[in-house]
Amino acid sequence: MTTEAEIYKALGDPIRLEIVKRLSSKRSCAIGELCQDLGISRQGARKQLQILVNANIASLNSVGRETKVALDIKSLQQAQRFISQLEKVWENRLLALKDFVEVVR
Amino acid sequence: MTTEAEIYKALGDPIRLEIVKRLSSKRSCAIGELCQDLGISRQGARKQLQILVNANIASLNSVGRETKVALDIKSLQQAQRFISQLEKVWENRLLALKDFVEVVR
DNA sequence: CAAACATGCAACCAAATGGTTGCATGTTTA
DNA sequence: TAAACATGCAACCATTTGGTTGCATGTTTG
Repeated sequence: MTTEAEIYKALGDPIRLEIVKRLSSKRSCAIGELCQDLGISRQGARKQLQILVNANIASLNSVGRETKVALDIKSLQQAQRFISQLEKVWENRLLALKDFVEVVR
Repeated sequence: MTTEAEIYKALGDPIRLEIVKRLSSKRSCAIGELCQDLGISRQGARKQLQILVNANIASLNSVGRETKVALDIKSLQQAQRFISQLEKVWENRLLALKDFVEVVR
């Protein structure tokens, strides 16, 4: 399992977020290509990628001398559920406040 | 401004996430109460709270000798938008795959 | 087969993080 | 007013993080 905090932590770095964005527009991609032009070394980027894999946000699949990377949507859905719950709570409060204001005036 | 990565980073710690959960069920709360029973010292928890404040996830308001904490929904909405975009991309892919499978068989 | 390619693994390092303690300061309350 | 309360600030520490480099290994390709 992956905890909510682990998922957010994995997304909480500009380079890792960039990797996720690239993956989201590429479906599947070799590590080498994915890790190019991120401003850090290949091995540095590879370590960041591994963090996404550990958080179940990306998954790896070895094909010949390449390793393909793909996005794993389950964790992201889990993260979104949490945030939208918070939003719902907030929305209810705003509605409650609006009611209150209308009663008072 | 707060970058996406900063928001996720702020949510990416179990104690900070617990603080956010408490805030979401309490509307507004004094620092002291909010930081109780988190398993770390008051000052430790206060530092974690400050990280949420810096990420514009929580806001502070001083009243007498207390400081009230409240949730700030804007950043959370921003975070959610990003995740739901990713989900949308994924959903489209699944649909495309389904079409493909149906054509082939 | 040799060279080029795609990648992995490990050691290393500076900086950031997550926590602590001690003490100072303003605010209620008995 | 003195004690209790709510909080802030700063120094300090161990661990994690984010990055590097060097080298090893399996895979294509000319």
